[in-house]
Amino acid sequence: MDMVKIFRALGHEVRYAMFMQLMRGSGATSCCEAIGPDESACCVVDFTRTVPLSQSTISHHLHILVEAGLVTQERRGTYSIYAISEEALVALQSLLDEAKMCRGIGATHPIALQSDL
Amino acid sequence: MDMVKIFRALGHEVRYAMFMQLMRGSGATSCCEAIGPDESACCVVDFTRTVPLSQSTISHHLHILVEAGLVTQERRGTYSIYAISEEALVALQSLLDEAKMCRGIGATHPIALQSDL
DNA sequence: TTGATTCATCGATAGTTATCGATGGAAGTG
DNA sequence: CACTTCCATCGATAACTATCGATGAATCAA
Repeated sequence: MDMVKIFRALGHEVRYAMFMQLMRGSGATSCCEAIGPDESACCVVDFTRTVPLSQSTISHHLHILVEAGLVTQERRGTYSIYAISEEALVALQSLLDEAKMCRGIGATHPIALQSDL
Repeated sequence: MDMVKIFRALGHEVRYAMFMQLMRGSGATSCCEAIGPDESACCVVDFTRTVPLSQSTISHHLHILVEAGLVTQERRGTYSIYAISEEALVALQSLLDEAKMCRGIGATHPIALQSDL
């Protein structure tokens, strides 16, 4: 997991918004009949209805999210189905845990810092 | 806390590396006598010894980290002391917790107690 | 087959960011 | 005071990114 790639992908208003849209899980409101109502996924057309950008630009941003490992892509007929990749969430959590360890926060009692001897 | 700003700040190899250097806490190895050995902080000169860029560029990147709220800055004599801001770590954890709620994932690490910090 | 829909890719351009060297301010030293 | 060190800011340029419209591939429907 390339952390910088992940951060760069989320460091854009539109991509962050699309990531959040997927997070909220828009299966029920999707225009795509290939997506179940319980499913947390979107097709490109779904995004064209919430993002005020051209379809080609939206596809471009989705590609960047996929490349970063934040989002998965799957073909269903003519549709491209995008969904959150849990792998990236785990990677982010690992980084934060490491941060907390270094900073000595997050536990009931502060953990000793490496230079705290 | 502007999440996009935070991600954009960390979405650069150099800034990510500098953030990590602060996270590891380089007080003991700092060239700056104004930084205690137990302290988790760096001055600009410390970064010029690990980052292969000009001093002006390094100052620029530090400014972006400060602007994002990821890092704090403090003057001590002629030195500018930079350190991790815990506020940003809290914001990141909140986002991840929200994500986990949406996705129905539990805390996977012992330190990640949902709303600690 | 013809036509419609979904979507990725290409080429061009506008906009943003990274980088440097130069400069000067601020603060400590002799 | 003069001198040095630390560092932020400025102006310029190179490098990268976002955006669009056009195009065509793939799939499905009539």
